[in-house]
Amino acid sequence: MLDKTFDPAAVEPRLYQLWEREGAFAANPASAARPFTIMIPPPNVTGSLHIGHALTMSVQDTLIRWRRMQGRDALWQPGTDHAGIATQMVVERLLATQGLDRREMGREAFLKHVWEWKAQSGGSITRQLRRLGASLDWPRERFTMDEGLSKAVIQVFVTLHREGLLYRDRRLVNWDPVFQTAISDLEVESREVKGSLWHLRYPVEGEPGRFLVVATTRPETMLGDTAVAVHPEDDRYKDLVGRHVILPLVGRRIPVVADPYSDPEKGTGAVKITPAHDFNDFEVGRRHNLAMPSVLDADAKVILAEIAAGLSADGGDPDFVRALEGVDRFEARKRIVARLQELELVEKIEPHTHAVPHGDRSGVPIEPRLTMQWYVDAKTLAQPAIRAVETGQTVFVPRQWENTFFAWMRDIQPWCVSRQLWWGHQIPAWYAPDGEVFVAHSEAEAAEAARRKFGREVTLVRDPDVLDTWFSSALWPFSTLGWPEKTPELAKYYPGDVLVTGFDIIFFWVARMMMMGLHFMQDVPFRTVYIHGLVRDEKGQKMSKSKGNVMDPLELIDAFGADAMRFTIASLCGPGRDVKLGRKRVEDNRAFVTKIWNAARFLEMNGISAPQGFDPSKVETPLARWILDGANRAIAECTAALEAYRFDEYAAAGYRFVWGSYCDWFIEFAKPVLNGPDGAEKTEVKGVAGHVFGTILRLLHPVMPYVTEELWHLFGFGPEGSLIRTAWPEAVPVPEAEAARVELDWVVSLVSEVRGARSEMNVPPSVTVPLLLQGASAATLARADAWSEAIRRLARATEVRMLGGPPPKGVAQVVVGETTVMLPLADVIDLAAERARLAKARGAAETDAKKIAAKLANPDFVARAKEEVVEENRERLAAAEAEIARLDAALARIAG
RNA sequence: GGGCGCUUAGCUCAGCGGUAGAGCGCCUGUCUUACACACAGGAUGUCGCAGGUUCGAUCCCUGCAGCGCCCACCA
Repeated sequence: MLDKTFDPAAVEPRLYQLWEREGAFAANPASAARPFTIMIPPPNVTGSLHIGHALTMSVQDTLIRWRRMQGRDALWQPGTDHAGIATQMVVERLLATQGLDRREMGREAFLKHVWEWKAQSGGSITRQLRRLGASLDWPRERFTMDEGLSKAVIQVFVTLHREGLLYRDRRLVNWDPVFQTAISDLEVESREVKGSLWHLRYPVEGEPGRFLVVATTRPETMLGDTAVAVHPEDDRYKDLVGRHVILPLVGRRIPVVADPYSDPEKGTGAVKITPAHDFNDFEVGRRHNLAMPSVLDADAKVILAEIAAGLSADGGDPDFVRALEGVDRFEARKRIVARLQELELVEKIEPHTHAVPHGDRSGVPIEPRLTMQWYVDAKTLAQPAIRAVETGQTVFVPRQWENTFFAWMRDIQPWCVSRQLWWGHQIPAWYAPDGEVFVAHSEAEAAEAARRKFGREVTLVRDPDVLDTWFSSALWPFSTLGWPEKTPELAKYYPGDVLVTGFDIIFFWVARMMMMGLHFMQDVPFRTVYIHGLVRDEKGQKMSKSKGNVMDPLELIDAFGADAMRFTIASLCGPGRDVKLGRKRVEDNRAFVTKIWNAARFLEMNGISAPQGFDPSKVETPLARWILDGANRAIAECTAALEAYRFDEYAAAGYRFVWGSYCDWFIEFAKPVLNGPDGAEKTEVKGVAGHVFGTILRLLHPVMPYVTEELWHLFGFGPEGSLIRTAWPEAVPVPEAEAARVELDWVVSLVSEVRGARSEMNVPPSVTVPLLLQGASAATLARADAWSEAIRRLARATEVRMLGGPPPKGVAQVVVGETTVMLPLADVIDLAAERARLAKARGAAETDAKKIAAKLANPDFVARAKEEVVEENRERLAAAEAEIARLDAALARIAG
């Protein structure tokens, strides 16, 4: 006997182990089956499973299980990402608690710590993925820094370099002063900051008492100013162009240049130019051949080396400036402003709110810094990727995300890929003492190249920098399959079928996989990109620790089971929508899991299990035909929904069929048969009950793997194998399905109408009365007779028969099709209430009829609307009018 | 500043050219031998606003408003 309720905590680990033991998740490159590939977006090794993972992984698992059941050779490729900055940060913090500092211990020792840490806690995310039920092909698990993937990274780096698509350049980068590394544009986020706009007076050379006033939000960078720019058309400053001003404090002469970058509307229209600390100024500096002295170091502290020579007491204050050496940028700002105020060189200070770029991980303002870095020529690599989406080789779902993709790709900037970190793929570049660079697969290869170049042995030093984490992630779709080796996996599983991810990493990851995949594999990395929303709380707010609204998927699984959580996620996963997840919803959906469980208990109680030799195409009872027809439709709906990535519709279709058809009606209709005598009918009903239950388990397995697999085994389905490897259901031809549908639909409406009338009349369930049919056709009478037992049970009737003679006094009446059904309830009901009820029904029918009649009275409608629409309206009008007539008759009977 | 999306029942959302739907919540009954994580019944909407196209608009077009997001922006 099945337990009273399903116990996920006991069942889930057992089944997961069973699947793993059976090798149920394994792809088979040797099989002839058509592949279906999903590459997991590799979670950070530092990570633990959060609700966003639960969403994306549930979706992927649903897809992979479904396709696997369809007979595809499904590969869901697992793995994790080394996550450069994030991991280094975590380990550094850990070491700090032990009083250790990476700089003191050195690179090698630090990396040893990171690897140790990874060995200890790196597996937690993969253990947590198992709890979700994720059917990943674990033996194929990869790590972005394992040997094979590192080889791929070097191969790509060297190749791109040889092709001129990867190069070193000295230009401004986004510098994160906390992590002391360059970061890419994507790792920078704008934050609104309330600051000030300082208007500074720069004395005009040779014209004592005249000042050129510049407005700035960053007075501390003035030390590095090498010009002031004004707009060529700006009459206010025309006479100053070509002349010089004296940079206060520093005492350096700097030119006034005319440059269209200067906006007369902004600030004072004159803008100080600090080429080494501002992206726009850098461009201006290039155009005017300006010097580009850096005045802030890697810590964002003042450094004077590059301007020391220009310090002058004539118009400057060298002692003050020298004292700034090593001072933090914000402290320097305060001091410089204070000093300029003393010198009466501050015209005014306005409050000013503006967007300031911050490091997305460090949270501090980034500092544009002039450094030598490695860049990928993204512009060139982007072109084939853009074309691939334009031509539909890769399709985004929902489609609108293609616009986002195009917008970014068409304006893509060089990708800075070097990072001044230790944890990551060290750049395969070696420098000779003269600075000559040798990019090679190995030190030996670099040394060989150097020997050829110099004609002798030279000492090479490897570039200490590592690559952006996304550089290796970009290769994920092929590096995990063994590239650059020509493996059977690579041949079979590339390109992948679908990539599932959130819109937040379209740029970071999707775009870059497209670029690298097309360049190195000459084909897109995936045919479809399914973009889902973000998980938010039930009020639609982003989940965050500070708001305290974070939901822990593992806690939800503990509380309600993985199936309930997965089903909830699927049901909320509509197109282009964020997923607003509340704890209550998961709890509600646990009821659905329980509903399935209880249906199973009912079957068990009636001795129903997996039917042997049951042939759905040969059933004879209308009940069997009807439920099989319903199952066919559910199969079609679920399949279509999954094909369209409509997880919400898939969940809804499954729910509707199980709860609304199988449980609410089929089981109820089956009860009289099951309680009745043994025979052909009973055998068939038991058979179809078991058969359709099996269909339900198969249909729901992709989203609710555990409860379905458990019941599959308990009911003896598929003795040869687990549900996970069972075929996805397909529609079977059902004989005379239409007739069965008409018949059962009639019974359902009869029962519903009678229940409605009884309920509205407040007839207690304990009161049972005969149902007297008036005006029933022969077919209806036959149905009433055939289904009398079910009708009696469901509509609380003593009998169902033709009204013989005049109607009794005090009846409640309902109209079902051509028949008026009378319930003799003289003692129980209030006649006035019954009259009101009938009048209301008549009113509804009349409103309906009037609307349709008006439409049909419009000659334009009849002339221009489609023929079948007109015809349909005529039929509806006739039906409404007939119903009004019957209700009128019913009212007349009561009046009399 | 540029772009995208959303606005439908109290809540969360489907629908997107021809009778406004679901789940939850609410109200009324019921422990009816699978299930109270349940059963039965009921109420609830000028489908954001204003125009237009159409025989017909929640659905298509235009404008407006509100909300959300992405990109750009340190004068």
